[in-house]
Amino acid sequence: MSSSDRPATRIPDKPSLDGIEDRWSHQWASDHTYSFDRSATRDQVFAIDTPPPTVSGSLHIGHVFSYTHTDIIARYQRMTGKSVFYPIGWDDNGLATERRVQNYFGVRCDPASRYVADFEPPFHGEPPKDHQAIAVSRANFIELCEELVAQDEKIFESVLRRLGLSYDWSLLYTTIDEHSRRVSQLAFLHNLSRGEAYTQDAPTLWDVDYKTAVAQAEMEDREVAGAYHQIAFHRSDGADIVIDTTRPELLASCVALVAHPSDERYKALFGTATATTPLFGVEVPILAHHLADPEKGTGIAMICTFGDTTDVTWWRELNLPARAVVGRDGRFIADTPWITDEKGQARYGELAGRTAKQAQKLMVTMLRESGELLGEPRPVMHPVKFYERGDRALEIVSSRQWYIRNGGRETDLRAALVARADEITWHPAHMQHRYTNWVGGLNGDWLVSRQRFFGVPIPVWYPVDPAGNPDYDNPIVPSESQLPIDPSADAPDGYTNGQRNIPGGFMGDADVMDTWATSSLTPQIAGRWEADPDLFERVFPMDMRAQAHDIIRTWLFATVVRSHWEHGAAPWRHAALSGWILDPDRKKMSKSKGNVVTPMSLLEQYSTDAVRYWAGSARPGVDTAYSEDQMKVGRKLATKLLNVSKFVLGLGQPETIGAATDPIDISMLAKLAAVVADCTAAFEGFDYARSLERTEAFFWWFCDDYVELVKTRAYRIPADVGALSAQVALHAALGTLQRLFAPILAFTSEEVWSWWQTGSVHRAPWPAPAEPAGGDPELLDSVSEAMAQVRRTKTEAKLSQRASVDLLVIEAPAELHAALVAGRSDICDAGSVTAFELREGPALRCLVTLSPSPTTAGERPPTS
RNA sequence: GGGCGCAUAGCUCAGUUGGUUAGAGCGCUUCCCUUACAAGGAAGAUGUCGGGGGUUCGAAUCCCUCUGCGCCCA
Repeated sequence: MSSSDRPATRIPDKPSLDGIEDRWSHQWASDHTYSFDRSATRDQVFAIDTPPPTVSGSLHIGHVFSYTHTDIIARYQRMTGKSVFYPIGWDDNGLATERRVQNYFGVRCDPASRYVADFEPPFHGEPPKDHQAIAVSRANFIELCEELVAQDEKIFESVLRRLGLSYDWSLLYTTIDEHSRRVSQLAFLHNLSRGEAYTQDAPTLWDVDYKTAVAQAEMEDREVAGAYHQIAFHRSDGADIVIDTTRPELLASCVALVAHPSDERYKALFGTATATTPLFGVEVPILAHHLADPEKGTGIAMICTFGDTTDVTWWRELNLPARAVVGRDGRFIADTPWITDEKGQARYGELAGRTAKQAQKLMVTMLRESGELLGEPRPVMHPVKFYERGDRALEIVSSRQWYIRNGGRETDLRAALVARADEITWHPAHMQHRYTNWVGGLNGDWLVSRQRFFGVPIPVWYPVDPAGNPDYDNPIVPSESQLPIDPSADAPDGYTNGQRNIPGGFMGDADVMDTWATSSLTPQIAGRWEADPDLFERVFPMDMRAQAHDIIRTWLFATVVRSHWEHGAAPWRHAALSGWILDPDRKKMSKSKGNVVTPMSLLEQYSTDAVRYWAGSARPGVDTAYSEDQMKVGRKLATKLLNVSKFVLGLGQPETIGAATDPIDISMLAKLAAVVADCTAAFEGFDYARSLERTEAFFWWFCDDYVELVKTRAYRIPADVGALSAQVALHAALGTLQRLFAPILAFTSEEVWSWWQTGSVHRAPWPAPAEPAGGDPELLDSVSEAMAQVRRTKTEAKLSQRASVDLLVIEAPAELHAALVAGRSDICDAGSVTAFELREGPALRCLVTLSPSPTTAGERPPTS
């Protein structure tokens, strides 16, 4: 750039961070600074797969933290000349939104209700506690979902813009929009046609409150209080077999007793003997299985259909009948044909209709009365499976669901999916173990159907036979051009809606897909797979997936599964996992503890760049303490960048653009070149924090030592060769520093860049680590050390740094003399030194004679 | 019970293949209104590198073990 096309500098008198975010985010929007250039070929593109936040919640500091990390990488890549594909989406489909809609409007979805046009919900936020939710039709419910997510998404967008995330907002998608529904259904139909998706009636983890199936990945263990109950079963010879159970209420669904094959106590009974259940008199076999734990209770357990996942294994592997007693509403069902004993039927009659909790209480009473409860229940804390969003323990019910094969039931597929992870570079590397560990521990395929409403419908219908039974094994599928479809509203080709749910007609699948079944396709959704093949080819496989490490098992794994099936490839080259934000006491931040801080207030209080600095200081993947102190440091750094830029640019620009000539200046530039090389290497390894650390350390040295040292020379009027050299070096260093900081301090860098450059710093080239000819980075070390000693002498004398020095004698080894001679004039200027003398000595040591009262540094041992 | 990670100054953290006397910032103490910055600057003090054992000429770093903490899973 020649000096003629430089804009005149326009430096404010009092630079400030206030208002900087609004100014630049508007400028970036109107300049399309972050637009993806889709004419770029694949090798010039850096494509990022970003996590769409769940809009039904609120953005918290953890989002700010991890989203900033991704943005820092995006900004670096953009500066290296890449066309950065950096989309954002909103994850608005799914249960979280439904729950928020219910709570916000005071409604609930009832598919049997009729649609009401222009429906007005009873409330808009904060319905009273005693409000009974109003039943609304599925269509009305979905309308309300759409209304609320649109509202929530506006707020999200304003926060993310304020945070300075350099998305190309024209690439925005939402997981419920038409395009996403189409992609999601299309991918599902591909899975179906290739045999990767299937439907099956099987025991399913079930949340009785949400009335939906739950996938393995959404389930969690919680320690809850329970009690062991010793219950006596009876053998035909009159002897009792005592079992221990925490779920006596399931006694009616008992299908067998089981003990370990090597358990001497029960060995003789296996396969030959039977026992009858207490109260109900149902005869069940006594069987052996290695999962029975001889150490637990009495060593023999009752198998119920189904009390827990072990029951499911036993039921499957021992070929047992299903005798379910808990219905999908969590209440005991009425119909139990396997109980033939009259007394037993009467007893069961009392249980029917009750919840598990009520049934347990009643069951204990009945067992106590019959004398079949031995002793008293023994309280115990034990792990119980919950849906991660649920409040009541999961039940296992038998139901028809859709699954996508994910290796949970096939060794070869599992191995292939584990191997896919080797195609990805993990940051940090150890995160790959979590993936491998999770995939290795799967014990079933991916359940993708959910009995909910606000989601992408499973895009199939079923023929209904003349007897009125749907044929689940031969689903009717739409053509791809029809997508997206809603089988609850649309009729398949060759049918009319009048044939819905009648013999000889059809039935629409009522379920929607799991939210992960759609979000696992974010690369395909954002990259406009099938809709825009030219674009997709330029961005897929993507360069980078960014996400937090807790959803490796869900989002990351599911995305790999879909890509494996659809493209036979890993979806990205790099996976960057960010850590958690922890409380100062190192607990995970949580709402319940009341310690969640709203991001907007922090951005306002400390400035966005200060918060970005805090995020950028944390090493990739490392859990990090929430620290406003770090934000204060970031604010100080940003302010310093403003001030030093003002100072350097205020020196006046050198008339001619030459090279620095003074060895001092060349030394500084050589040091800076090493920093640039470090930062570049760090960023290539996705380690933004290391780059920041290197840049920051150099920057403070630059401000405190170098600028102080040369400023008198740079000010010299009229400018001589030395002044010009200093000015050239200062400007060069400033331009480099502003660009090194740009990925982190996005707003401040842009502000100071705008004072003297055209165009955005975020579109400027990342600095090249070109070493100036003949630069000796160590030359300045001796000079800095000498200056530090002079400053120390003044501080210890409790004098101002301006205090003048009559005589400065420097003792130093001969090899340092050249450096000190080169720095002599600058040292004298910066230290207000009148006379300067250089002597031979074993170590660098300054003897400082202050005026008017002389002092020497020789009174204490020199530090160097 | 399994997988992964963490433990370094009062606090938050660096410390890259083992290599002088272990670093930074915050905080603390002292001083300085100095013409880029007082929302600033100059300087100072502060460590059993979680405990124990081992390898090595040499260990915060490698190995073993114990303890404590966190996340994910069973």
